[in-house]
Amino acid sequence: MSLQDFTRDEQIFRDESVLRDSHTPEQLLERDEELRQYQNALQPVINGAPPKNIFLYGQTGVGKTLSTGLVLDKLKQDAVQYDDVEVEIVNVVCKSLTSSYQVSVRLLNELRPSGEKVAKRGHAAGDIYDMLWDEIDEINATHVLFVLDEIDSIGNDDDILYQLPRCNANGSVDSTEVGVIGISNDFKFRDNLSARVKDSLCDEEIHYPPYDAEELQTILEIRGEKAFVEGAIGENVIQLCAAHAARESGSARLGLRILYKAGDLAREHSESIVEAGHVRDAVEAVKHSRVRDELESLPTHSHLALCSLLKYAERDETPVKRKHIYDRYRHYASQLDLDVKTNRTIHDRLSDLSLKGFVTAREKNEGIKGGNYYEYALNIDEGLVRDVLQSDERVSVLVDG
DNA sequence: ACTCCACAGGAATTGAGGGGTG
DNA sequence: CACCCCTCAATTCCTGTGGAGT
Repeated sequence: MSLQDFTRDEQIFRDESVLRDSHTPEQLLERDEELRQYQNALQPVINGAPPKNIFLYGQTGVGKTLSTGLVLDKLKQDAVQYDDVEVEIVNVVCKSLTSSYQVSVRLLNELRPSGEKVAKRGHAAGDIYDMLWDEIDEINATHVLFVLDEIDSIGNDDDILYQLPRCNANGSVDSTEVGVIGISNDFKFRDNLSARVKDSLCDEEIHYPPYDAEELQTILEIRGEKAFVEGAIGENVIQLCAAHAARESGSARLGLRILYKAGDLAREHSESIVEAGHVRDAVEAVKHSRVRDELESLPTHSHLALCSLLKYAERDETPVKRKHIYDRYRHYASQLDLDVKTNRTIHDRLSDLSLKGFVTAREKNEGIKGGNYYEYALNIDEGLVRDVLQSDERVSVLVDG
């Protein structure tokens, strides 16, 4: 076949990078109150006093990380004029760090020059802390602020959040004042913290509520203006994006993604104006790709369980008892020559799928002759599941047959 | 009111994997 | 080399649970 000519697109975007996740705007809209609180909480640093510990919570895409960047930049900048205050910021994204141990290793390595990094495993927890305190003492500043973004990923193991804020008080560190800024996407995380941590960490709490439709509209308008050429945004497009993002999660990131995708679709069809129809398609596409990514990243045995459920769904036999799903799963696993995991494990996998919204679980109880059990059914498009399973090399054999 | 089915799901344990120090 | 440390999934163990049947 002969290739199509490359031609310059109908100009829709002026600068599409403004809509990408990686873009950092230089101002944060609709968050004046939170920024004011934030600055206020950091005031002691400028006064030369020990910093307060700050805890930020709110869902993804509501401006927590961005405001941290802005406020701390300003703090550093303004501290310059005072000779007796020097602020050092240590920023760590704790995503995928699942224990206090891992976080402390990360912090330590962040402070150490390359070549002197410490291994992720093998040391005793206490040794890591000792090394960390030494390293903090060495820092050439009066204040150091540790920003622990997405700290909720450490779950219940919150020892580091106890140790770090009180390393000054117990004399482990004395030449540098230490402050901790914790950022969490998960509101429940704060409640699950142990009492001793709540005591020390939560001097100051700043809550970031989801954006409402109106706020999102303002944000999208300003970004849209920069991203698109004049007149490329059709009627109601911004409102639709904002309304959808507000309904779904109140996340600015989601709104921007939808807007970007809508523009992308318009461009794909060589149209010069983004219309409401593009937004509708964009919403579907964004949702679809999110589900797909998550599905693909599941472990093989979850795929097998899903495959088992899919077979029942294809024959209209859902909802189906977990026991039956397991029986079929066992059959599949041995057919593929994989170790057959226990009932309990698959049970956990199914709960996980249900938690993520890919399947629905319904509790049934037939008393003395049936007892209490769960029935599962698919909650997403069969075609999508089949598609994803086919892309898993090991499982694909089962799907076609 | 009481029994009892058939699980659900929390907690503790195990064991392989990747790594440290002296 | 001997001995210790952290991690993570999987497994084993065990208590909890809601309502049909009696």
